[in-house]
Amino acid sequence: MENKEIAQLLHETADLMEVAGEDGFRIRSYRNAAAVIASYPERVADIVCNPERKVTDIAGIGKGLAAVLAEICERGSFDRRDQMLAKYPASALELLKIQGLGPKSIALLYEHHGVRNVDDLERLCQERKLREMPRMGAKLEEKVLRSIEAYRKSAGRFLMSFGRRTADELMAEFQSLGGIEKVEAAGSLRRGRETIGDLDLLVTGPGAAEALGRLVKHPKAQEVLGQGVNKASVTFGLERLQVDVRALSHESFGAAMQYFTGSKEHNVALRTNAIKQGLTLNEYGLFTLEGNERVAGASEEELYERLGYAWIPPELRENCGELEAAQSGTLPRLVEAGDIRGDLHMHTTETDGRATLREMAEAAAALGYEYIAITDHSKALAMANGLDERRVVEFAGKVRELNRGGLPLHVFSGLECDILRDGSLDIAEEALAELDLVIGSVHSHFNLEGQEMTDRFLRALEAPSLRVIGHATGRLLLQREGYPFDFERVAGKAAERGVAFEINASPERLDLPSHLARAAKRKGCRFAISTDAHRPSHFQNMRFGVITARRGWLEAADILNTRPLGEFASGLKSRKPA
DNA sequence: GCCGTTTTCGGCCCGACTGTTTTCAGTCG
Repeated sequence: MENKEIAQLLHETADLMEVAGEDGFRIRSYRNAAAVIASYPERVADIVCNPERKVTDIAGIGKGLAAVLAEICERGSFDRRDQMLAKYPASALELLKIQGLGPKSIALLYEHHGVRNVDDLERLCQERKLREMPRMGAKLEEKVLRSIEAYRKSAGRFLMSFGRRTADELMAEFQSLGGIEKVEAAGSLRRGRETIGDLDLLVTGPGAAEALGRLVKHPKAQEVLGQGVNKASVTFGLERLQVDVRALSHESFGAAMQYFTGSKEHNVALRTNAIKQGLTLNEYGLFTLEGNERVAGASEEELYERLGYAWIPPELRENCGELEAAQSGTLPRLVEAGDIRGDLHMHTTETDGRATLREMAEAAAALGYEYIAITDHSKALAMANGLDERRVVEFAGKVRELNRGGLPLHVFSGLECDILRDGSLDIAEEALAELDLVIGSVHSHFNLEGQEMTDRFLRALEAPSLRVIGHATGRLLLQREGYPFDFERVAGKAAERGVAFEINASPERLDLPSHLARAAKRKGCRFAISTDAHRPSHFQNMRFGVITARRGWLEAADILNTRPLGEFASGLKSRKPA
């Protein structure tokens, strides 16, 4: 039993215990243990089985959970989980993902109406019976129906970060087989879409056929959907991500990469254009219509070139102007990971981060950054122990002190300051003025009407110290849509005020979305790509932010944290006046 | 459930909002 599987059992049981109304602290212990085990460097099952080791040495595992772990390793489940599953169906767990319903309501709906899953819940709402329940009404009913729709839309999709991890894992295994010339991910992962539906891997070389065999026999392969000479397809891992692997000949690798990278719209436009030139394009190559003679196919570059285009970065292949730009030689020179010189949004143990100021600074320095901004939460986020005015001023002092300590990079003092309901900032201007970089973020009152939310941003943009708008749309991928507001107006004012938009690189946010980044650039806005790291390992998410920026057609010059330290620092001081 | 106790029981994050109620339970972050 792998750590991840154990963690999932504990999580699922904790959820059921919550529905059953059990003690919250006990539930928290289960969740905590699940998190600890999921990220534990050793196989916990091995420790459980080893009489010379004590599983209780792991922080968060005591006597009770040690017994649970032993039972899990022995028979794949445990007593309390079985009890819970006897009481509530496992399908009830998906109900917890519906916004507006918590464990109490789910238990009530199950007991009174036998609601076992999302379909049952939807029916109940449509029959207008939810509103008859105590403390529930028409508004909740509408909210639940909206949430069900969003939930359905996200079903079967996965975060880009998850796709990337799975792809890297499989690609490394295929490489180790030997006889593999190339193995690459195509599809929406290569285009950098924020979520993916499946994973397409393309392999070439004499060992390609063996890669197909490796996939279908993989211990994490749940179900083999198909297996032929050129293609194998499985559902992979507990998450059941569909993975397709295709074995290809050397001379058609480029054509296949192009074909399977898509997007469909981009490919249709490209093929239509090929026909106009007397050529036909498919996954095996580019051929003449007359005579079916191969003219290109081994590389994407020669393929695009033969059709009269510059090679188009995958992130742009959405048929949104990239073909025209590639024809006229006006493609942007997209920002690259190597252009990034600093990270401008992160948290420390001052609030809800897991590492100290110094630990974060040293970890960032190890990545080669020239500078970072530490931007902990403000006091409105009480649950994160946010900073009030006094602590903000103290914090600025701490950072000045830290910079005197011979660090190999510069630390800017910052704050992720809440934008309150009325658009005012959570911290008084005199305190903010002590800081180098103030990010304004919305963390509350997500359900305002569009007009009110727009006004809220417009007022926030008046604040003299504000430099960056954090995760502007508030979306959480596969969980929550962003709140509505007039982005064009807000972007216009941000450009006018010299306030940048953050591209939050956290894989569950990727906010701004790329299409809004592109719109904001047209308005003259600048950007900051930041990880919102809560621990050093989160710095690795920068790549996802860069990909999102690339999908928004952004170049290094559009992005503040590609600037050398001196230029960046003077930019902070000399923001355009109102 | 776990943890840390000046050691075996008490603390563990809790304030704000919402939709409902007629004084507040449940949800959220």
